Amino acid sequence: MREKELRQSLAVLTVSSTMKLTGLSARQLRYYESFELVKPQRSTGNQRLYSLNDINRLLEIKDYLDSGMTMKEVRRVLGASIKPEVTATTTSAITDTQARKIFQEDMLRAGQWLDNQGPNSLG
DNA sequence: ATTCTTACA
DNA sequence: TGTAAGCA
Repeated sequence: MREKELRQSLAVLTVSSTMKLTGLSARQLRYYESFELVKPQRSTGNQRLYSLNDINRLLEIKDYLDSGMTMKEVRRVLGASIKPEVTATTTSAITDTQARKIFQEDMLRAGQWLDNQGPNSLG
């Protein structure tokens, strides 16, 4: 199952998508990064690119933080499992640009769906 | 339009 | 944390 791990460590998610998937604000994403709780990839224009791995990590961070843990503590717990991101060069047919586009569309759809299901029209 | 960094509250 | 300004 090398493919799976490879793909989940592919950094293809934009801040916008990451916000919706994690429920965290852009401010928090950057703030956490300053504490090295997450280490998103950078692409053209110094744009942050998160991987599904980062999403899960952020979700856990959010959970720990909610448990009253400090970011320093969270780093102590998750820091050890921080592994270098794959740069998507050995992926196969699709290019990282292609993958990024596909993932973004899918994730964005998911985000919009959640948006329509949550707030209103819940009757 | 969207994100990035820096800085103030 | 949120928000504003100036830039890419």
